[in-house]
Amino acid sequence: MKGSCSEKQRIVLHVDMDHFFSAVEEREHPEFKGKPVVVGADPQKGGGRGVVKTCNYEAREFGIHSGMPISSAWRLCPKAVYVRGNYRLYKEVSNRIMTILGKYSGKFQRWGLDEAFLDVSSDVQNLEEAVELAARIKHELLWNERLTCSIGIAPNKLVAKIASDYKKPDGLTVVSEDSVERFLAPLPVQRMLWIGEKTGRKLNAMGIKTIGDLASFDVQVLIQRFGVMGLRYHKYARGIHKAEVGRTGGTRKSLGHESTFSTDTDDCEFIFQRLNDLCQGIHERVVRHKLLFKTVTVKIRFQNFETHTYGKTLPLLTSRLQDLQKATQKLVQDHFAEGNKKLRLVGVRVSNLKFVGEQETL
DNA sequence: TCTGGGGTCCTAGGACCC
DNA sequence: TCTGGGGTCCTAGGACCC
Repeated sequence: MKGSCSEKQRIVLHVDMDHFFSAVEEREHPEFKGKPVVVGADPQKGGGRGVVKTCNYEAREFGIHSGMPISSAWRLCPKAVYVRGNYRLYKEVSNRIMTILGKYSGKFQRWGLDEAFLDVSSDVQNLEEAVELAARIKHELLWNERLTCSIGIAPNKLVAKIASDYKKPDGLTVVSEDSVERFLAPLPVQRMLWIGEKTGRKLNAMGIKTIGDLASFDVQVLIQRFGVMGLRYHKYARGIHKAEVGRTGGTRKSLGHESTFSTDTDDCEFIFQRLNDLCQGIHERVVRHKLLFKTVTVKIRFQNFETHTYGKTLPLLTSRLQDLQKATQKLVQDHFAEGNKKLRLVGVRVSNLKFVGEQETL
């Protein structure tokens, strides 16, 4: 029913840079042009342990995609250009892009290095003007940064995000309010935001293959099966999502580092050395951001990928390296002994953060 | 095929307080 | 002597996002 809602129709843009990291690499290295480019872990001639972060469309032709083990990528295309990635550069480029995007609307929200939402409801009169604005954004990004993006335009963030993914690269997809359900219905349910592999498989097993299937499914059964999330999935499937485009990024809730060993190990001295390095990195960031923390959590992953986290909340807020190291060591000692299964990864994270502004931290 | 590293949010049980 | 219900914090695990 149109006209039944008195609220002004929102117009939200989602801007998604096309294969951002590898696009920056291509731009910086003209000699990569036309070749498959893979950004990610060191493939070590097929023996590397990490994953692919991004790759360009030439690499995708070989079946390579982000998240894939780097060893598999190597098998599919050993001739590709493999780079570790220059994250400082990506961050700089990202900052310039976000500055450009921020000019187009006061209601702006960065999402990762290469995505952003813009609420342009107050900046344009209708969808046609929104399309013109999107075209101007694309043009400015290409002109200034020589990078392309894909843009989705829709009545809310959820649908805009799915729309930007609909046509890539260099795409522009518009979904008007009355076409939201028609647009979503035929898409596989896994394309819905917040429905990943696990939930997607459970839904498939219930006979739900498309977002349309989910939208018409008995909501009570979904609630029984997934709790409050079931209700949300049902709303999302009908394109209902009220979240505002945030002005600021919000405050940080936690901060951590983790590291995978190049070979699995049970050498305690080696493990504690790595933990200390992680603690030092975290401590530097804590001090730089003028934070105090109260909770320390360690993560250990065994050879067989079995993963545990153990945390301890300290009696007082602190930013001291020795407090972090002591808590970390205690937690790991309590849950890991030499001669046990070998470890693949260790991680440290601090949470329960407090910003202390100008105050001096020791 | 063999699975990174940065995060956020949700659940669920238990402790503890009023 | 036996009993309640709400609220908050802590801990561990899991799913999901980029």
